[in-house]
Amino acid sequence: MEEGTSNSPSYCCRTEDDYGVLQWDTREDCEVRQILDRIADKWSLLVIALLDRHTMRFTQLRREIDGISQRMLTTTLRQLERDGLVRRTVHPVVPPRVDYALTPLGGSLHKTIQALVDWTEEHQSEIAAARTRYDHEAREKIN
Amino acid sequence: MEEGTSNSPSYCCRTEDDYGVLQWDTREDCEVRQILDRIADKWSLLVIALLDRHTMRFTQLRREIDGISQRMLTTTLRQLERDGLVRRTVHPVVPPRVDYALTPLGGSLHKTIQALVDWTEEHQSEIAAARTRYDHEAREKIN
DNA sequence: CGGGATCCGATGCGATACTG
DNA sequence: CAGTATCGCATCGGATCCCG
Repeated sequence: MEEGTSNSPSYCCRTEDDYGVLQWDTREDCEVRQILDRIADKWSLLVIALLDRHTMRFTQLRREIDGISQRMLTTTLRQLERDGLVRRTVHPVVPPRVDYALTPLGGSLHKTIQALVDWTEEHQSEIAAARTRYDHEAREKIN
Repeated sequence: MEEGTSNSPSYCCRTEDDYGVLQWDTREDCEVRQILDRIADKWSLLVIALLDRHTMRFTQLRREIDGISQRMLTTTLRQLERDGLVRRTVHPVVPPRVDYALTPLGGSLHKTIQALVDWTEEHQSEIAAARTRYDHEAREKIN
């Protein structure tokens, strides 16, 4: 395909039209877009990446994710639990003990998340170089 | 591995320690974290997903991404261009014509982005079900 | 058409204090 | 330990106007 035409796919949900051709649903309130916003969230991504095969406690997660506030960790974990990606286990002991782990659904998501993290690690030097080049050229245009 | 210990991996950059064991860099200002924040951004994700094999013009992108403002599209495209993921081509014609396309680097990222979108499409019903269940149980606890 | 500049409101998010 | 609740600001991002 060369250049996009008026009936080219647009974001975000792919559906088939009457002729069986893949089209995209452009609605902003599309469910897939909402889920993507949640998953591609700054903190959610890190939590899911971290929980791989680990059962972790609240404070432990907080220590591992530098810069996250207690409030945001709570919020993020609740949303992930609501979405069925994380399982929260409360142990009736004193002091309280709460464990977090990926559900099977969360585990399947972890694979693609990890692929994204891996890609970033592999290409970080290229991106850094591109940024340096861009900033350099931008500076030249001023002078 | 059972439960995380004090030397379990923590976010975000994996590096090897003196013994060659994979460790994670926990610094908040870690480069990988910054890149992830940029890529996993709401609009960046959509732009990259859309630009697959397409060369698209500004207005076209704007139409396809429902809900994006002109300002955010400009900002997003500039950042992606700076990161070397998108190539911006200005045609010296009147009226002006500017094309956007993925660079090879952006193309390699597209694969993992698309995997994330695909995952979301495949599992959206499971997530919707989990949300309904969660909200239902939360409502019961109140009563 | 493809933006840049400015204004300004929503809300994301941190800091702090309190609790079972 | 693992939260909840409240406050307050700072950043994100939309609306609008202007321009080559």
